[in-house]
Amino acid sequence: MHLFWEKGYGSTSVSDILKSADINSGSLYHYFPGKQDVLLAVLEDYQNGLGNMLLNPAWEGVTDPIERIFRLLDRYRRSIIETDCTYGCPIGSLALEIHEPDPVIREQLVNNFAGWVEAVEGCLREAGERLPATINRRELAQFVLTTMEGGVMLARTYRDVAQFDTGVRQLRMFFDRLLLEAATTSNNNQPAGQRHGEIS
Amino acid sequence: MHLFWEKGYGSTSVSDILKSADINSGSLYHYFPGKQDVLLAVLEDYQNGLGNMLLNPAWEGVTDPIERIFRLLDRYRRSIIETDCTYGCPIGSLALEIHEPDPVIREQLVNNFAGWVEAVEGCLREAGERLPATINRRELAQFVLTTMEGGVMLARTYRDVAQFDTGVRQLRMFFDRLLLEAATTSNNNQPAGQRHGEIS
DNA sequence: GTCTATACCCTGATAGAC
DNA sequence: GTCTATCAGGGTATAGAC
Repeated sequence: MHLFWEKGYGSTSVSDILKSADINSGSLYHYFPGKQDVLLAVLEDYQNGLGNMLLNPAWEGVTDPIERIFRLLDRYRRSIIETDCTYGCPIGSLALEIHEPDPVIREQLVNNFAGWVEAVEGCLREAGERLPATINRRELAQFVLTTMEGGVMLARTYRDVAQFDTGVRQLRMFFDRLLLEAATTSNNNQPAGQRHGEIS
Repeated sequence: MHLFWEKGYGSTSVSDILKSADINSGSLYHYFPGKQDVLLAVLEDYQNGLGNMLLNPAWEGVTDPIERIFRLLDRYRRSIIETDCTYGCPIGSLALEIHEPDPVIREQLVNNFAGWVEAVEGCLREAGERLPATINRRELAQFVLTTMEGGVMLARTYRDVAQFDTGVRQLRMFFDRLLLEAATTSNNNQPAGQRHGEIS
């Protein structure tokens, strides 16, 4: 997992894996038919670890669903900093590196993206009427993903977190306007006592 | 250029290039010190062709600066369709594929991104007071780039243009709100005769 | 400037003893 | 199940005739 993330799939040789795991060729090929199956196992691990490795740490002590989304993005920001701006989303990097992926690999990439989007979509649904009813929660969640992936890509290319921060800041502006819009509409249509959607 | 775009840098062998160009090894190495220098020349070509190959065709017959931005995005949509959803932005793909790029390569990647962003920034500046004064034009332009890159990545992974369309649709919603906001503010502060920023 | 032939290295994967 | 040794193939780059 670490090698694929750090060097990419193509640039990681089987012998790299053997050295890193301190095993011999025979052992690896006893458990895996080939290199690609190692990648598949790594992708499955990523998916299984989505909650424990990513979401839970990011959301610890944060209950506001909108804030949770930006905490998640901040998690990536920290990864960018910690890697001196060489961080790449493991899934996104693999998705772009592997030009003609085996169907089973592509399926796992999709599953990983889908799990991420669903988690964000859950936050948006939890936010309920704080967002305009006209906004499609699934699509907005996906938009958060594209912002993250694009920001990570630019930050690494420029070797500068500011590129990532810019994307997040623009996304925040979008959210601010959506929240304001919903709050205003709510003002007009509902008794004051039932209003939600105050903007932080 | 075509091979790097279609198969990626690492998966394109020098002999692939030789076959595709119908030349022999000696000829290539007479002009280029090595494979990496071919990549560098390709990146320079992309940058030099930004206007003629991408912007001019996308903007032909379109004068509205905001619409130009979405025409540019639509250009990518067409590329996605034409490639059966295997399209990848050549620059973005290379940026993510090459994990430890030579500084001169990375510089060229940055230049390409920067040129793209500057073009969009030009549109935003041309839009003038149709956008809120508080919005940073450069940062918003960069946000358009992240939307494009993220959308292209997802569309290819899912093999579905809808993933790209979703991103563009969300971006459009953001723009709609910015345009409305500027128009409303303009209403309050300016005589009616000077107003701009009608929303299409 | 272009040709052919090839050096040299590393790749993923395998064979068969233990 | 793990070991060592090795295979066949393709990688980039070079040499030297023409």
